[in-house]
Amino acid sequence: MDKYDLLKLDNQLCFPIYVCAKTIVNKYAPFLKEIDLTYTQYITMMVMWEEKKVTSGRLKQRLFLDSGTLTPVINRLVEKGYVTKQRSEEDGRDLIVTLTPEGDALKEKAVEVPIKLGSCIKGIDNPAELKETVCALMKILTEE
Amino acid sequence: MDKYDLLKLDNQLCFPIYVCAKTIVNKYAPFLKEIDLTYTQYITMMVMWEEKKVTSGRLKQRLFLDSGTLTPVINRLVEKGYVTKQRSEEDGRDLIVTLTPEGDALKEKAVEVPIKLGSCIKGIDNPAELKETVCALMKILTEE
DNA sequence: AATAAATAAATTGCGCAAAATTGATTGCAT
DNA sequence: ATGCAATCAATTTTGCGCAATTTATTTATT
Repeated sequence: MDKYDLLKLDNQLCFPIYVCAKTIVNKYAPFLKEIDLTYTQYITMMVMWEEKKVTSGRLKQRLFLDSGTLTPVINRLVEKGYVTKQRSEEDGRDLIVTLTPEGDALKEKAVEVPIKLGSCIKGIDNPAELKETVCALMKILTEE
Repeated sequence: MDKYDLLKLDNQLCFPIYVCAKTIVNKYAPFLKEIDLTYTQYITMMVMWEEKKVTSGRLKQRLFLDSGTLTPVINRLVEKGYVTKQRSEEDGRDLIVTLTPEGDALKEKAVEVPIKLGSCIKGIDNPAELKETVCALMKILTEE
């Protein structure tokens, strides 16, 4: 055990998480391509399907993204006709994002995505436990 | 349990992994900034500190990156004087990347990075077990 | 030897991702 | 009422990350 062991790739916790995240996002890509969404657009639409109408701030909070990422994502979803943007009447600084009927209809196609992905990750023994572990880690990392 | 539950953000496995990865990389950022490296440059240097001299193909294999990402990363490390590039004599298609003395010296400062990060992730109960879990997941996702 | 196939890095194009800056709007304290 | 700090989204800049294409080199086939 020399003093540089902490610098070995195999001894990192972050690196495998980083590789896992990229790999899973890549596994989504072909299925998302069928409905012409990127992964970031997809998770944004997930919030929209749940909440129908949200502020940009709410999206940032739920997706852990900042406006530099979110503004262009929302703009692309507007171009595709899935959401609309408008300023809040109560507070002109707030942006209100609203799901359109076209956006809501996309849900019918999107529902196939997690089903198709399921067969890609068949190798995982206990997905529920894994998810709990990861969510616990996320909580530790993001609160503070 | 309706048919759209699979589309809820809270029911995803990928999303928390994706957030964890970004969050940890962000926690590295201030410490890496002190030694003027990005995260990708840092993991590339990790391989260089271990192997001293590698082909670009070997880097791609270890880091799970493609040439579109790796070529500019290597070029920046060359600019900083930490590595040199040269073509292989045996096979002119191969690029050989070699650690310079300056690059090796950087290891002395870099060794502080994982130590400093340690206090950022104090909240994790069983890091060793977590690492095993994540590495097992990485294996499942990347082999195939 | 000539040509085709394979393999490797480099380039291009697009979309994140985050820090830093800008500019508009709000609300509070004089 | 007026100025000032806080709070937003939007913009800018830099750097991944990857698919698709291009270019250079090597290997295999005729």
